[in-house]
Amino acid sequence: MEREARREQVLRHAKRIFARKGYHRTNIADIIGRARIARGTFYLYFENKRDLFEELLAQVLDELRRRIQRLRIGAGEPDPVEQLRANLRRVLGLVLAERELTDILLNHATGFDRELDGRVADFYEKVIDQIQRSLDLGLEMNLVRPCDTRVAACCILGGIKEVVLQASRARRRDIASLAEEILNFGLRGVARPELMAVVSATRPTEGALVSAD
Amino acid sequence: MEREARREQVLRHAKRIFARKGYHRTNIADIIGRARIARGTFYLYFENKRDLFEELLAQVLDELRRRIQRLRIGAGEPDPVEQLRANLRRVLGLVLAERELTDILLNHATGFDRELDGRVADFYEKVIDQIQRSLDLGLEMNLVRPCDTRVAACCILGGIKEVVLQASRARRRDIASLAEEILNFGLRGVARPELMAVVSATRPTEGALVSAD
Amino acid sequence: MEREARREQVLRHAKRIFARKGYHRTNIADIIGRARIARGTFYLYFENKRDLFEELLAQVLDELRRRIQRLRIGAGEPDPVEQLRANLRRVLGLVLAERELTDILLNHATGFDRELDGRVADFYEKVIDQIQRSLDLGLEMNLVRPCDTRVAACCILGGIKEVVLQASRARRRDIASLAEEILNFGLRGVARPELMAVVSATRPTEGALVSAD
Amino acid sequence: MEREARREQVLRHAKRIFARKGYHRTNIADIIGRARIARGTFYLYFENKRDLFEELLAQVLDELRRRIQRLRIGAGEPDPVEQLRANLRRVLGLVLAERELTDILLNHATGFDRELDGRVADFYEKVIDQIQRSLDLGLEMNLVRPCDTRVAACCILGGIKEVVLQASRARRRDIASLAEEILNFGLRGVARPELMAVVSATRPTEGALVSAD
DNA sequence: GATGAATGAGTCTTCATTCAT
DNA sequence: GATGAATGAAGACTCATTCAT
Repeated sequence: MEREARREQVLRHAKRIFARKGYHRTNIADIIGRARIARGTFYLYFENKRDLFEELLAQVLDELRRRIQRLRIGAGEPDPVEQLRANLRRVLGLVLAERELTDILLNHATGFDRELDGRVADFYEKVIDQIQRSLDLGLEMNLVRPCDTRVAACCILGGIKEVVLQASRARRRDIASLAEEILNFGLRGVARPELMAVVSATRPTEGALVSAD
Repeated sequence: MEREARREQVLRHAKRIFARKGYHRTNIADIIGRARIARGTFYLYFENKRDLFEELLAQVLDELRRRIQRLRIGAGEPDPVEQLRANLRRVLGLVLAERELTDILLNHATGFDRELDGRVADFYEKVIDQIQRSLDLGLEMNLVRPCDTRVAACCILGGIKEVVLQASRARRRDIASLAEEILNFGLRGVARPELMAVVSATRPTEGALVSAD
Repeated sequence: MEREARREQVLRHAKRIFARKGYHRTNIADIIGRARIARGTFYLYFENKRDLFEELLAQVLDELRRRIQRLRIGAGEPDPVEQLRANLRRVLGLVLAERELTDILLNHATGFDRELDGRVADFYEKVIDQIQRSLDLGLEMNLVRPCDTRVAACCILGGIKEVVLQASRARRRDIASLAEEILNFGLRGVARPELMAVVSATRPTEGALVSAD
Repeated sequence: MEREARREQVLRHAKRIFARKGYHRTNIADIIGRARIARGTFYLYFENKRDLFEELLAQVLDELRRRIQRLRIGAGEPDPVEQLRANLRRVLGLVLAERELTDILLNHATGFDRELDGRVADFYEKVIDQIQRSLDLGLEMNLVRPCDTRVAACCILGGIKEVVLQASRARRRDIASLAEEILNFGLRGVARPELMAVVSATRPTEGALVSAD
């Protein structure tokens, strides 16, 4: 476990540098300089720069996957909107707390390697798929207006990404209100208009919120 | 003009390669090989690799700026929704026609250089500003529901970016329907619900379309 | 051909260094320092250090193969002993003239790479095979005494190698006499004793010699 | 003595690896992995990698020196040919039993270090000197035909080396017959032809053999 | 004594850029 | 203007050796 701790430590430093300079402009010297380890030590813990980055990327994607929970519909389950809200808050919570991760994922996680590029693309595609399935379900349940649910799903994901990007830049930390705005925008974007009055009425109960961390 | 033509030709080749492999994985050998010019010749036309990319990026951004027209409100101006639709179609038209540009802008135009990164960020920020100003105006005119117009603007831009990204990947070319979906989603996201019935009724008149090129 | 000349030049310098320091202790810096070319230039002409060495090795082996001619037996062909003498002189001629090659082949051409090691081993094995076949023929013709021709072939090749090694060290250049001594030793080693009186009588006629270069 | 045993054990493992991969391709990790000791422990027993190899080399050379006994001529001494035969068998016995040693000595013991290279060269030179002195003596005694005894000595040593090399590769273990073939070849190579009839008659008496270990 | 994590000098290799022809 | 051979700075990676525990 000692070993894991060391790795983690290097990863933490590397994360910061990758975020600041991007993958390509970051070199091993930067990383070992910041982590205060010798060149050889780096290679004791990571196969190479790519390997390190890969792990970092996996960490973010895994954590994001963990925070994006599938909508559960049925008796005894929380209100779907509440579930969406919780997902959104959890994601914003992670991503605004760890600005480095956001930067890496939204600004730098592209253009090194067909494989890593693909891994990110896959992640987003999976998320879009998930959103789309929810929309399709909503369509069946007559909650969602008729539309190209694929495109709508893209609009939703894209919106979240851009908000995160800009909020991260502006160092906004008001997760709850950001989530609310996105939710409002997204729901209205897809919901049958006649239903929106109801939703607008539902102000989130603070007690019902899933903690964002 | 001979010189300009030569440059343009190299740019065209380079664009394709940058799109496929990204900035860092593309090397001068790739470019001159494809453009069938000698190594030294390259430097006759471009200061360096970065300069070439910068120009390419400028081209895209300029063309996009040209296609995104400020909303004109007043007597004799077309319906604002129609103007939005036209903007959207022009942008989608460019970006789906030139997949290379999309790839460069959305996948590779990030992470080399604080300056170029900044230039892209600036572009998007300007677009967001512009959207936000429109929303603010709409708010005054009581067309837009009360909301954080900054966040809403982000949602709109982000949605467009993501749709473009996914549509480009899926090789969708149905610009009109994509534009309609985005428009519908975005308008509903921000409009006062009671207005949406009206908009839904407004099917775009083909004759009203601004050509996408 | 310009290119070939440059390669050849680098090869010449590298040969000298490899001979002096061996493959492993020689680094690219040594080679480019001696050849007075830049680091990058080296890689313009050779894929890497191994590639360069491989070529050098191929040169020696090819030249040796060229100088070792198969014994031709039949009417109108020179006396077999004369042919052996000529082969031997040609080999000694090369190998004592180019001390670097000798050193590389006998002292350093081993222990880098299973493949290159194998290439040298193959060469020697082929030579042994060739000698053995000659001996087998001699056996049939009743010129060679009954013996394990494989072992005898090894003795002959080994003898030549060791003479070359020592002669090269002692900077002996008396190719003709060295060849004569080896020939005498080898022939007696395998010939039916009763035939040796005849051979001893055959002093090589200078005019009959194949030039050693 | 505990210490000596440990050393010896590491040497044994290292010998095998050096034989297989050669000096340069063998790294400390290989050795300690095989010997199942820690990295630091290695340096408790050996100054460094070179030191270990040096010792291994010294072992082989010492053992060979022990097995090559000076010819004793005089009343009460065994027949000189018998002494040669015994020497040869002892050497072949060692070298074919321990293929690793052969490989190290004939294939890898060259090309790292001027000093170690020199040590091997010295060994061979001493052997050649010794053979040459015997030949010179034989010349005086009119047993050896007039020849360049230096070259003849090289031929003899070289022959032995090559036979060992090839026999080791072919995994031949028939020491007695190999020795006989070499002996026959070598003796005929240098003996006055008229004497060879006698030698040919002398079949080795099994009882006269010196054990090969 | 034993351990194995840490070290950093040493090398190879790439590639954007220059410059003599 | 065009060429492409030459350049060398930059950076990745290895591995023998050390040293704190």
